[in-house]
Amino acid sequence: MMNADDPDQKPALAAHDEAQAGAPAIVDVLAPLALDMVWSYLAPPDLALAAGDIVRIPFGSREAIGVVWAVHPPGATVGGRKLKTVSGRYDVPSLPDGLRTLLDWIARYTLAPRGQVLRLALRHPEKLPPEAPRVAVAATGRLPARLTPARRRALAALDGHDAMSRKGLAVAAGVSLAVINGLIDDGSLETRVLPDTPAPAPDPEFAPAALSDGQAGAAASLRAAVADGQFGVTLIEGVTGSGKTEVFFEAIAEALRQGRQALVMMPEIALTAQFLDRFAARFGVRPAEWHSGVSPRQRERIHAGAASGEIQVVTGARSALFLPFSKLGLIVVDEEHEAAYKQEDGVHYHARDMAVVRGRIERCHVALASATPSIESRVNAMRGRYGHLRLPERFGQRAMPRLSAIDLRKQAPPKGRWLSAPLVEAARETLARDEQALFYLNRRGYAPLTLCRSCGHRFQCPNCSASLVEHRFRRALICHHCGHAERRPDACPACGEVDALVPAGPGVERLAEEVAALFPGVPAITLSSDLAGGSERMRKELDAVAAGDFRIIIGTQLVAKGHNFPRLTLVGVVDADVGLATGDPRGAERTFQMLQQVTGRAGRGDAPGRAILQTHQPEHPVMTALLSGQSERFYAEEIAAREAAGLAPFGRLAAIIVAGPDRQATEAHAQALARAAHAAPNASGDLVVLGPAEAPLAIVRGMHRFRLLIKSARNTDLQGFLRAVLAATSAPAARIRVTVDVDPQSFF
DNA sequence: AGCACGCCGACT
DNA sequence: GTCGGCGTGCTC
Repeated sequence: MMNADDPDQKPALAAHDEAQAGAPAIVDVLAPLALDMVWSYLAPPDLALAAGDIVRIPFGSREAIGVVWAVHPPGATVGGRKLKTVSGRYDVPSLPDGLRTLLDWIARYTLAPRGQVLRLALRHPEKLPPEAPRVAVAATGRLPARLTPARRRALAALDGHDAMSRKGLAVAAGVSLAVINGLIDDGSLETRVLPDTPAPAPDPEFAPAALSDGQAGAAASLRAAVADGQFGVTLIEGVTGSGKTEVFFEAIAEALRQGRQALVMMPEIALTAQFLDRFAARFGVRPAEWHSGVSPRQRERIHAGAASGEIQVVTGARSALFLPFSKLGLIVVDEEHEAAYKQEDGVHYHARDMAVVRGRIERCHVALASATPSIESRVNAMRGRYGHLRLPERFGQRAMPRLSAIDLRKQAPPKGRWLSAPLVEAARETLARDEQALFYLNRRGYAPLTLCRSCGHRFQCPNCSASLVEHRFRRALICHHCGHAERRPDACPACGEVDALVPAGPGVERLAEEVAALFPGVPAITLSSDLAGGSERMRKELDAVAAGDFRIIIGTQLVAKGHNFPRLTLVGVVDADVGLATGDPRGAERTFQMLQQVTGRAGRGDAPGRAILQTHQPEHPVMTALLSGQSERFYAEEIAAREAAGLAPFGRLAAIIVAGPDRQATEAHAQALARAAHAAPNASGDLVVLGPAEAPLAIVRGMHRFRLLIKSARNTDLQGFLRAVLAATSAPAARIRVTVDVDPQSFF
């Protein structure tokens, strides 16, 4: 961390730039603070400042960092104010024009102060100790005064080598670094500074994959789009194993041939490891990796490399979008439907959408890849705004699983149980073949609801009125919304009746009990985010599952992606209806995506697997689409349903209320939106509220279901505001979420 | 976002 | 009598 008060921490400032004649130039500087405005400064006479330069400025009583956002034409004056002078410029890459344009755009679009958006792109230019030059040691031919056994081994290990790195030699000789250093001091070894070899570049011709006809066609089309060098978006749709990655690798290869950079965005870093290996197999080297876990030194290198163009391919989480690429030629957004692309604190943005915006700014192609695209990307493809490439078949992989449904209205499990007879039978067959079965239930804990048998009391969270979920393992009632936890009492808090509390409905813990009773002695494991022991333990257990140590897996959505379970041939969806009737406008879409993903995990090399959906509504579009394998149909029906509900199919933003200092404008804005909301009384969507609370209530009253994004002005009584919103609507508190996503193209 | 200034309650 | 709580305002 940089500390402005500590002079030793001050970064190197470029001091001797060409002096400029005449009056000092005036520059506008944006500071990475939650402020929207720029501040004017005089440029020091010996610094030729340009837009994008990163500078230090005196700011109030302290020094601050900032970025030159604009340079005034010579001779300009600013408001007759006496201006302070920029203190100096950091010797780090400037923010390129395209990136600054993107940041301005995002600020306008998300209603965030520009300074706050700037923080996304500005890593503190820390004064890292200068990079140690890479040194190697070579023998001088002189023997040391004292030739100890360790020294003898070290010199022997070096024999036949021209030079070796100190560490390499130490390892090769089985001695410590101290021995090597001793030999250097004694004059038996000399150090040589190795030339700074640039990291090997990915080679577009290294190992092109053999593509099927369908893949080759898609790859050619995408290559052409990249070669074209213009902005455009392509949706690549194809199930797992259909070759999406191979296809966009060819697009990356094309960008490299054009001498341009490529950015591959991933929803989470946990999934990147295997991607890096596949990339290396195709291009000869791994791409640069960018995410929150990367070391400061590495960050600095990637920053510099992205700006200079030396680093050609970066893969990373959503923050990689804000790297200072100088010649971006392609952005790939993998798993574009993933909710992880949405940032929900600070600046609220959807990285997939912002990738499209950056592509437009940089005039480069953007490829969105998914097996189950988001509705908005599908709509954009349908309307011809995005290109659409489909990769229908699985290529050289296992076949798609056979899907079937069990109608729970006709084949209900016994009371207090959740697995129907046909599903249990299917699992028995699977186990008899020495294969694995997965019971999927997206409900953590023991029971989603706890009721009093005597008075009907339902345990609710005191903060958000959501039902408290019983976690038997942790012996607690927990709110999955806010994290509130309390002990499960013995007596009903409402009527005092003892031993009258009953769990209602299943969670994975309860399902595990049933599985243990049905399949005694069969090794089973329950995987949910409640698993104690953190990510390390999770990794271990997943490896154990992959190795076949467990025959039955009971899991939440956590098992839907990532790890390949080669012996898994049966996926039983215990309650396919979870998530359909929650009032979430995206419920059906999310359920479809999740079920498509989790059922797709069944099957192995030699045989297709089976997936069984237990459902109360086999006629639901989600189920019929899954069963028929026609996602097309689901998307069409879902889009129609959203249109019928008065929702833009691609976004859910219902209102933006900017309650700024101009109260009159705020109220006029709010009234216009309230009129619109009342004209469509079933409107649902996102509500963006900025600032004080009174005005938004008029709009909230016109809505039934909504999500809420609150960007509160300081000192706003948020709790009080939420209570007022709840009083004004019929929306349950559990439905209030912080979110914003709108198709950015609607703003173009 | 920081940071200073300022105005009221409990302490050496 | 001051130390320090945080509410308000300002930063070229």
